[in-house]
Amino acid sequence: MIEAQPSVERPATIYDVARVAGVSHATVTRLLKGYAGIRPDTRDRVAKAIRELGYRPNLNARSLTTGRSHRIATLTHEITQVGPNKILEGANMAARDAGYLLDVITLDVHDPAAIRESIDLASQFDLAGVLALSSTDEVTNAVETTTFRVPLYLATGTDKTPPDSTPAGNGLFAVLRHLADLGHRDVVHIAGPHDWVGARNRIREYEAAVAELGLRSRGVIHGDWSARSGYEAIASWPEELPATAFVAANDQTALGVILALNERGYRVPDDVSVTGVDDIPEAAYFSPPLTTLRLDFTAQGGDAVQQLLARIDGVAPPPLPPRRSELIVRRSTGPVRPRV
Amino acid sequence: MIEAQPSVERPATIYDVARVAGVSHATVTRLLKGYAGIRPDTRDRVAKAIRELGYRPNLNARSLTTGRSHRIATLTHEITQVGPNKILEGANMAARDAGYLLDVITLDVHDPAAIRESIDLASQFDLAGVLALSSTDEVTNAVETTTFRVPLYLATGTDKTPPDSTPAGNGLFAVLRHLADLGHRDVVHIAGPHDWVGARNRIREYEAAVAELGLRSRGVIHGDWSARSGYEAIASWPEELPATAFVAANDQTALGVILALNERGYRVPDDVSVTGVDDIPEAAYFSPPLTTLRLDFTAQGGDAVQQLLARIDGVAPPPLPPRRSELIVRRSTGPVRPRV
DNA sequence: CACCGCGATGTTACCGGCAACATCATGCTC
DNA sequence: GAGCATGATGTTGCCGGTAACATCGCGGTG
Repeated sequence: MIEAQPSVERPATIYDVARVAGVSHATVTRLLKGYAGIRPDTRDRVAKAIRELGYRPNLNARSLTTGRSHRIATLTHEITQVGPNKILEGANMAARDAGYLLDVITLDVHDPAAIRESIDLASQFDLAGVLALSSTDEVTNAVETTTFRVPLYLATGTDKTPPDSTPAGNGLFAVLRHLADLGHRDVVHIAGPHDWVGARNRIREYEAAVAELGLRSRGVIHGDWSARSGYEAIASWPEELPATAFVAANDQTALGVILALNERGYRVPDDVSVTGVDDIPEAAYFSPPLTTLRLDFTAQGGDAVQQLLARIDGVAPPPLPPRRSELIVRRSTGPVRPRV
Repeated sequence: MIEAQPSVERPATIYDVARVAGVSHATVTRLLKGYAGIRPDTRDRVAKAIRELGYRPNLNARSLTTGRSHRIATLTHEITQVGPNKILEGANMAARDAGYLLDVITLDVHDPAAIRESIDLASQFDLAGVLALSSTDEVTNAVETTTFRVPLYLATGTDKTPPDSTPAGNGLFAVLRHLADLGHRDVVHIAGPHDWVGARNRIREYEAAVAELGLRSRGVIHGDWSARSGYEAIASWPEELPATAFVAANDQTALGVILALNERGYRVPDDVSVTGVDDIPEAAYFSPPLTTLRLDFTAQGGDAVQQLLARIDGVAPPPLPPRRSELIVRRSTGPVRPRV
């Protein structure tokens, strides 16, 4: 279970390399920086020395002089949630590809003091930039009121789409059209927390789609993304359920909705339909398997890193690709039929 | 969605502080290091200057001289899995409490070359230590064959418990005793991948418990922790199911098992019982809610950091606390009854 | 053949801390 | 009251890089 590791000899520096190669350390630096004007034989000697000594630049020392590091502090939170988690994973990959390392700082959303403290800690390090992956207003707020000395990219919302780039038929619209196609007219939305940008966006999408498709919204209930909140939304509904379709803001919530519906004697999808958002791996194995909207969080994380890197390099940021989503139809939705 | 941030003035250094306070920079350092022999009035002046300038030590420069940094590279993988994810979260918190930052490096378990590359990248940075949270043999292997120049702590297995510290009644034993109490005799284990230490441990626990409780194991099927693998294990069972209880290696697998059982016409828990491990938040909202074994991954992550920190500081590592687990009984298990 | 220009390489200073050593002003001893 | 130990603070060099500037040697030119 435990492996100790004897500390071996100190790592080689450019001075070691220079000595072995019989040149000055500046020549070593030049080679490392890709300077062209080095004579081939000199170049070879230095390259050989680097190889022999297993030289690795000390990135710490480098960033001390250049004032630029290759670390990106990533502020995130709720990484047990699928969205933030996958976004982070995507960001991690994109950063690594660019030779950057992510310092992941997980914030406690509900503790503003802790958020400050974490941001403070991060700013002591020599950072190339700060990537704030904020999904909630509190965090967004904390970030916006902080002055960083380095480039910052604040990505808010787990699925915020600029209105103009949301083709009808994308996002929740696809879900509601699917339900409308099945004959549903009365729908309920079990939303996420109101302080999550993503939750508000989904509500907007939901309401826009309802209006456009001529459906009737029988309620928007705020949950907290959890299965529990989905369960309670349905279980505590005071009277008979007014809708035949329940649009949950994410898959976990949908899971809770299904359980509560079962307990109230409704069969899914025979009596009512339920949909989720995210397409978590488990969604295909719910009972019944869940109709849901697949989002590409990983790409979002990668995009965010690209934006930040552009900012760090002082170049024009690449255009944000449109968010793609895909309706996955499974067995939790079915044609509406007269209530018994 | 996007917030630019103008680069403001450069951060203050000890020299700035010294100038403002009218002392030498060494005095500033002394204050920072908690040196006692500074005259109160001098101390006050320096402290005041630090406050006014908003001075923050440049940790990069510090570690360049001390040769010690406050970064820990954390090698992990599959962070979408609940176990690794929560372990990481716990490690993160423990590290932050100790003033360390984690560089999280997510490895692709199935790509040895990428593992090497990632480890290589990490070793360019000035690290205080390496925390390898490895759950699979491939990663363990890659780590073990790498020479780090810094302290390493390799934590293998998501729930490996030294045999002597596993009181009977803990771990899967509790699950199987629960099933035995309900009258079950024939059980099947849907295990994790064979190259995960944690999966092998659970198999051992399962087999030991079966033997001790006088049950009969009707099979151990290797899955891959996913709901899909649980589903397929049951769906593809060639003949009539030989058992009345199915012990899944984790909750996701159990979810798939339940769906497959439903589809084969078995009702849970009326006809057969199903159990999981982990107690993911959703488990309480499966249909039916899942009887499972709750593990404290967060604590495991924290413990791992403690072990590494002890190593970094060159002191004796604190004893590893025993792993706690707790049986959570819900509605996926019930008394055995004669098959119809 | 002395001079100039330029390419190749060496020298030096600096980034922001830390620590060893130097210095200076006390107060105490004898 | 001189000598000295001691406490408080200043000076210097170094960590491992980078970059500006200096130098050196060579070939071409008038």
